[in-house]
Amino acid sequence: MFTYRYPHPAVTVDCVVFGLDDAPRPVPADADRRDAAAEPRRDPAVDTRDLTVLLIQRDLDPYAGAWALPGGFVQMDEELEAAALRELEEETGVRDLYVEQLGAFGTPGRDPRERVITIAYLAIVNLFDHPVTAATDARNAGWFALDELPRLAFDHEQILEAALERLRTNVRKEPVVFEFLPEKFTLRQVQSLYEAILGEPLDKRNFRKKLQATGLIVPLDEVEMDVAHRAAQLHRFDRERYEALHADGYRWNA
Amino acid sequence: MFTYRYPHPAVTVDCVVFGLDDAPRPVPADADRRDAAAEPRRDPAVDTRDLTVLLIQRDLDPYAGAWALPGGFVQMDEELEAAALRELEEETGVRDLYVEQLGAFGTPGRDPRERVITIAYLAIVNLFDHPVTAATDARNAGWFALDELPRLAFDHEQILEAALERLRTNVRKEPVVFEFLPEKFTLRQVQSLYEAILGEPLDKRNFRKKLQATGLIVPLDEVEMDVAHRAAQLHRFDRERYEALHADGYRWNA
DNA sequence: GCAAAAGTGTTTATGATACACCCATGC
DNA sequence: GCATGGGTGTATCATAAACACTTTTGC
Repeated sequence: MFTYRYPHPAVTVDCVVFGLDDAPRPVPADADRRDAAAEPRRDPAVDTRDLTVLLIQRDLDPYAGAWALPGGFVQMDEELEAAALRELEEETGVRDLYVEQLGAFGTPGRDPRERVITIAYLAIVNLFDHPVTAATDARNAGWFALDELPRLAFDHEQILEAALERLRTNVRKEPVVFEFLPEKFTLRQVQSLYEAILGEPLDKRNFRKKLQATGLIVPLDEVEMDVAHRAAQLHRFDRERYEALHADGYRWNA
Repeated sequence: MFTYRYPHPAVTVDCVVFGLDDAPRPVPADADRRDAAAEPRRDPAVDTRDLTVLLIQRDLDPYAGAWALPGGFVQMDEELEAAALRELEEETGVRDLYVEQLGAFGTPGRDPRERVITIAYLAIVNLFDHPVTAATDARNAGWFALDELPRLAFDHEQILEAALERLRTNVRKEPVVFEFLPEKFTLRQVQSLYEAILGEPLDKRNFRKKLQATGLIVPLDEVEMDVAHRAAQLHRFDRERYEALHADGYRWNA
């Protein structure tokens, strides 16, 4: 037991982990599909690969059975960010990812047990180079597309909303998209990802022009494979050069 | 005494309060003035009114006598932001200000007493409409120009640095400058403030053109008074209109 | 009359947008 | 041969940047 002269809140960390699912997702047991008649088809011009979020299913009360952001209590001797990474790996097996702090959420009553203040992190995992489906205990962790989210425990819907908003602003001023993508990617993959994050279609020629104008997207002598059409040129992001320019005040802008 | 099954960190809030001092500040007892010979004069083209930060002098250990950001412990039943505002008013008398959350700082050892995680807030106080010198206990609170800061307690220098960086990015995409200024202001005041925050000179004509192009800066039928030169037109910021536009996706951009 | 800051337009350069067709490949 | 996505350039428009002189006022 630990005693203090004044009351102390509990402190947790929670991670909003975004990923890009490339493989077709299994169709969920659609609990509440909104009027399928009114919206019968997805726009075929937009790539159907979706932004997804990693959730875990709680097995303890409160909210037993509900889906929630991965997270847990901060230990007394660890950095906040380290706590977030530790909890994430413990609960989902996911590691090696981009993280940034999102903010603190601490409204009294957000956890029915006691006063809990959580520090939320925004994370991005590269599902191409570090596939996690194997490491993840499939029974209680899962990837959900943003338009097929279940109800979440605690105030996690609010946190997720804030993370998404942050992701949208970040994507315009930092090259975070490459955190989602494999080392070798096609320009179309980049564009689809921007469109998925921003939720709006972009002009193909202008987009490619702008990307190439940065000088940071270097074409490789390779093309994609196993596609039923003309294969696209592969590119890589010149991270070293970006870091150097960034240190000199260069700003990514897309 | 309060007892828990697991150890709990303490949680505090700290405020980085920015202000714009209009009146000439008293010259500080310059402890470590860096080579006054090399930099003998301030650039006369840049307005000397300075961005300042509100600090308190600690009278308890740790860091007794050192200057620190105003802040304190979060109570168990209050919102984080409410705690920040409460502590700020208790310690400095300052109220009625703009606040936004900056982030959580929780490196183990940042407080020598126990594990303390602090949620930092960025605040801006309008020293024209709400002068605080009277309310502030002058013995242990004071305003410091950014280039004349004392050493700060804990990791508060780091927090202040983060706040300043945040202020600089905010000022470009939200009309926060008007939080500093009186209800009626001159365009030159706005420009000087931008220059003070961004640390770079701006072109007068382009700046005014851009401000006026927003349609949110409305000229009044009044001019400033008691100046030893031609009096400038006063303006006000049309906040209502800004809020309405903002809700429709309009972005401030300066 | 002079010092000090207010006020005012035009030109140029740069970046953003809009837009449509042919090409390569797998089936 | 056809379906599918890959790849390419130009003209227009809007925004940003550079730049210097006259006006008003207090002293």
